[in-house]
Amino acid sequence: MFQPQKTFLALPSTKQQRLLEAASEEFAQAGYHRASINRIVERLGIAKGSIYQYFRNKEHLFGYVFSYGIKLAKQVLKPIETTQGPFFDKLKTSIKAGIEFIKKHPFIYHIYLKILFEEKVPGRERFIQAVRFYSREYLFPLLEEAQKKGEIKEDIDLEMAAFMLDAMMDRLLQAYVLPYLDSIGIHQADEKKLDEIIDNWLIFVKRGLANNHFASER
Amino acid sequence: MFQPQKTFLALPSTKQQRLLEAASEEFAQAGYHRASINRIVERLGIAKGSIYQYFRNKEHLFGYVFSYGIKLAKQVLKPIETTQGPFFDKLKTSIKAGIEFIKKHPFIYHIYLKILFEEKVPGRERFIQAVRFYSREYLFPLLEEAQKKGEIKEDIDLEMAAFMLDAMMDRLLQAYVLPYLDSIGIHQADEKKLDEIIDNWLIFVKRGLANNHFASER
DNA sequence: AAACATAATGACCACTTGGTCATCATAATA
DNA sequence: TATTATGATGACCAAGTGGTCATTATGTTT
Repeated sequence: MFQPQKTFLALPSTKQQRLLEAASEEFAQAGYHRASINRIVERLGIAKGSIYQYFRNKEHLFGYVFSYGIKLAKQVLKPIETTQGPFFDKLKTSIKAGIEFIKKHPFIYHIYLKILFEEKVPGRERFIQAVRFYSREYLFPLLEEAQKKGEIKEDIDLEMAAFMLDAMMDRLLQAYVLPYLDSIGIHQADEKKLDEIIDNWLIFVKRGLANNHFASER
Repeated sequence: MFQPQKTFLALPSTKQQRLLEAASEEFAQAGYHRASINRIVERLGIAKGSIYQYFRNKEHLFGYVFSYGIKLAKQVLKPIETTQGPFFDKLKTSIKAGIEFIKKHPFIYHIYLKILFEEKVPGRERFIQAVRFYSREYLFPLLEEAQKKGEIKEDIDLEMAAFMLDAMMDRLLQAYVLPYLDSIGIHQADEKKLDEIIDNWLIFVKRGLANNHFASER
């Protein structure tokens, strides 16, 4: 699904990379529909026809960009998933991994933001689900495990907890990127400030989730 | 700012309303940039030139629609703000008011969603801030008051709390509207189910905010 | 009824869009 | 060197965009 043409795969990988980068940037700036093939080829200094020799059409180009994004996202999440340790440490690791991802691949993250509520974007739901495949596939098992271990209260509704954790983490990342969503000073915060904020957030979360006799603050 | 022309204001108010409705629908479906004046006038059965007799241009038309949206939002929030009672009751009232608003004005809410991350939308930030002027202007004072009254732990970072409450409420509303964001069965839930979910959420929130000797569950 | 003011109209404009395809350049094969 | 296959090219297309404006239609005053 959304395969490039053989022509593209035969290209030197540096040129493939350059094209991927240029396309990402355009989609990140404009979303799917407003993105302009004209601008992409202009930026690359290639003929318009060429891009249609590489990809069947705009859909396939976008599809390729975003499956690349999914690959990157999975690379980031895989190691966390298999990590052992306390649940709340994993939460912290996850959100920091999110920040790292954004720093490394800002265009990909912006594409995600842009298409969140955009309509008729090819493969959108698949993309959204993959980028924050936290919500059920990732967070929920972690919560279950933590509950079994007694890290989390027994009567907590894990489905609700996963939903809310996802909502909060998502917003934290958004505020890291977009100043007008930030009211806690997280926007482009440095390592130190970031740790401070996340720890502060974890206290907020723990008091809602942690067993009183298990992990209490003070 | 973003005033319609006198011509529009001279129109019979039913026609004004019809135009407002048609424009809202189009902007809700397509966001700002992809919205088409052609489709709007087609839907209304009026000539294209007419709309430019009513509004200077697309920007002003959109500006008028969204200031109308702000007016509606303020109408909903005003009464809650002045209500007396426990903080967590107010929270519940607020989110239910949010749901009611969405039910009554689905287009306006969809416009908000569509332009959240859209670029170069005239007046976007003002709109976003107004629709969920929760975050600082609304939630924070409520939290402060609640803290003074002893409803909320003294050492809670209110700024953080407001930020997270806003994030969770926002997501709840989004999931109410969009099935693919829903993992807790809130999507278009009926009154009863809704109450159940909100109460469940409040438990989650309280255990993070409520004083132990003040409001404890069981 | 005549004169004037205002509103509605839609053909038209310049521009941008995604996409096509005959043509040309390049490279590999014979 | 001659032949064949493949890649790159950009003029071109139909469709859609926001916006204009001379003209027509509709009321309102004299």
